[in-house]
Amino acid sequence: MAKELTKTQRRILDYLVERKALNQLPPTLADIARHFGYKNRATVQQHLQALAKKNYINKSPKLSRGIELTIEDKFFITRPILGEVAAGNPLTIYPGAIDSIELPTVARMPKDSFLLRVKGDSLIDANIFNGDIVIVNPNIEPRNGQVVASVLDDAAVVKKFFRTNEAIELHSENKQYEPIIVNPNSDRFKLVGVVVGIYRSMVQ
Amino acid sequence: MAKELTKTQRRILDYLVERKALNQLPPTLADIARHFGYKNRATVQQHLQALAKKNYINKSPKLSRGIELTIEDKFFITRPILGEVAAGNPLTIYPGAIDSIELPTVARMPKDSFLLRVKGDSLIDANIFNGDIVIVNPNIEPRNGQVVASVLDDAAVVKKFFRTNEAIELHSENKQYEPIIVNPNSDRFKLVGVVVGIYRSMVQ
DNA sequence: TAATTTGCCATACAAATGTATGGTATAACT
DNA sequence: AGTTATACCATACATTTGTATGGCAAATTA
Repeated sequence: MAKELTKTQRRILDYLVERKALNQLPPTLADIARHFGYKNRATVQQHLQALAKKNYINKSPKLSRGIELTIEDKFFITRPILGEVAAGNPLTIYPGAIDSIELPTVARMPKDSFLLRVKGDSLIDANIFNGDIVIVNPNIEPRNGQVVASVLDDAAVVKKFFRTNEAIELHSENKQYEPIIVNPNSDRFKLVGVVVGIYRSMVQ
Repeated sequence: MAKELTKTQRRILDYLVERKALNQLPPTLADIARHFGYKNRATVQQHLQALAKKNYINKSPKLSRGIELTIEDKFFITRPILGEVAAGNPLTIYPGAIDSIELPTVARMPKDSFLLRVKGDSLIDANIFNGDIVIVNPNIEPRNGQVVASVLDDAAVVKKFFRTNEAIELHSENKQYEPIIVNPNSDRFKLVGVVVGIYRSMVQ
């Protein structure tokens, strides 16, 4: 089902994913050609046909920018890098690091927020369950007691945030778990954002 | 800042929001013209210029589908909450809204659905908690396994729905609880609708 | 060796697209 | 009365866009 991609096809797919992750319009063939330095749209055309044939994208014929990604869950697999947050870029958490959170590149979010799909049951103690969508805003300063998403030792965690004088404490909803105490400057710890909401679809 | 919109401008803006909410591509001028029955793209062109002038959209010149909504914060669409679901109490759906909440547009809310706020912990076994907003669609036929909101003996319950030959079974998520078996024609039981999603705000 | 796949180019074309310009009609305000 | 804003239409035009077709070189596979 998931047929192999060539290097070029992979690069183009990555570009499509990036556009979607950055909440931009899907590119036109010309956009893609320009981005990769192709002199020609026909080249792109052929790569897109290959991607469509291998079922990584859907093309709506004749429709400008009619490229749809079919591979929500394949999004993360080949994205390199552990927990790197570049400005303007989506957070990418390599799924091999931990099976807790994936970054779906769901479009149409408020500009400064993004979504994480919760995978696994590690967040049950925060009343957040497998498959839930958490809405994360990376641009607001967390206040004590708010739920934050963060990367701790390359694992994504969603916990309640408390700042003390010299440390940051991450509490579980569930009192059984001991709070995690980290140095805010530590390499172990990286704050991703404040969880402003969760959404769960109940049908399909 | 937020200048007044005319009726037509409002209708067009609503259409743009709808497209965005439904996660579709921004429309072309021709799309919009078609949708509203205009014979002409120039008409749309002028309405868009008006919307841009009043700062409701940003247009990227010459760019196909280059319509951006500037009202990202209105992106959370305000929907009325029509009632509360609480154990032991009859479900009351007030004629007027008791409250309203801003739903993220990721939370797909079909037009005919309504919102209920969950009160109390009676629905914990369905992973739904005090304060959560459930999105209920009264106009779809529940399929087996879907979560439904219903009124049973004047108490509102949210449970998994199963229809057998002669009865309706309401299962808890939690296997500890015995299924409730009711006669579909019984006065005890009234189906309210299918829970299509839940939303929980985590801040404020 | 022959056949196929991959990656790119060039050219061509119909349709779509954004935009400019000018026109008509109605209503509201000055 | 004149002006302005609104709402539509028609026409025109340069680009953009998706697509089809054919060609070529290199790598891979049969």
